[in-house]
Amino acid sequence: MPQVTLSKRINELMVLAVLEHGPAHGYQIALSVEERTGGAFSFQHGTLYPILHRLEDEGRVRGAWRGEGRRRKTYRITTAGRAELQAGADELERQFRALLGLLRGTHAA
Amino acid sequence: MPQVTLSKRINELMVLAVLEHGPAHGYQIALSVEERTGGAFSFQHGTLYPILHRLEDEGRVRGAWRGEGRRRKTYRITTAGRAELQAGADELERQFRALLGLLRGTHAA
DNA sequence: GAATAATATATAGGTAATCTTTATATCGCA
DNA sequence: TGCGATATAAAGATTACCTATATATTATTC
Repeated sequence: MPQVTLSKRINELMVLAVLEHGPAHGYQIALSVEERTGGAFSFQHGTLYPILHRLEDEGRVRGAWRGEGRRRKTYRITTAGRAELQAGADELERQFRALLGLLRGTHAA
Repeated sequence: MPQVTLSKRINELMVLAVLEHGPAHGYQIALSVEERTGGAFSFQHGTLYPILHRLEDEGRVRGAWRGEGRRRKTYRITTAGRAELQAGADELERQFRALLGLLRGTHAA
């Protein structure tokens, strides 16, 4: 059984959460995460784009190139991605509560 | 500016939190984390011991070998470690709230 | 008394994710 | 026309975690 790690999952969930709000391309997603977390989280583009490619390969988002001029790839969340966002957020919240309980010394029942 | 990552920091803070409760050796720390997070978090010992060594090198915990028989290294949290636990827990809680706000679509003010 | 399981620590080596850097290209503004 | 912002991609370095192994003691069970 692997140890619980959060970063990878968190990054993916943040991307899905932004797309749940509406379609966006990579650059917009990065800005949106920073803005909507009050600067608490951010993406280096060297991190973000591989994540988008991974999510697309696995069918959790769908990307489409936008026609003329500057190349932009607009991503949409899929049904599978939406389901994962829901489940992932629930699981993450459960873990956070357990973690904060430990850190605060008030481990809940 | 590096992207915000949580795992490394979380692992260290969990160790410090257990030691804030009282001195313990590595094996006890691993058990305690699992028990006090209801199984939500666990340590592989290949992960835990390097973390303990790092924390000791950096003065956030102090380790002492317990004399005869089975070798055991008992760790205590230092003043510096205690300060970091406090600050780290505050920071982490702030990040969690921001993250959950994003994931839930209810980004707070 | 011998075998086995649990306790206890350590480290080497592989994998995977992130970070840094670089490359490419368009658009708006001065 | 040059610069900064927008936009995507990928190569290479770093780092952390996971797996596996090694070693040794104590307790249990047969």
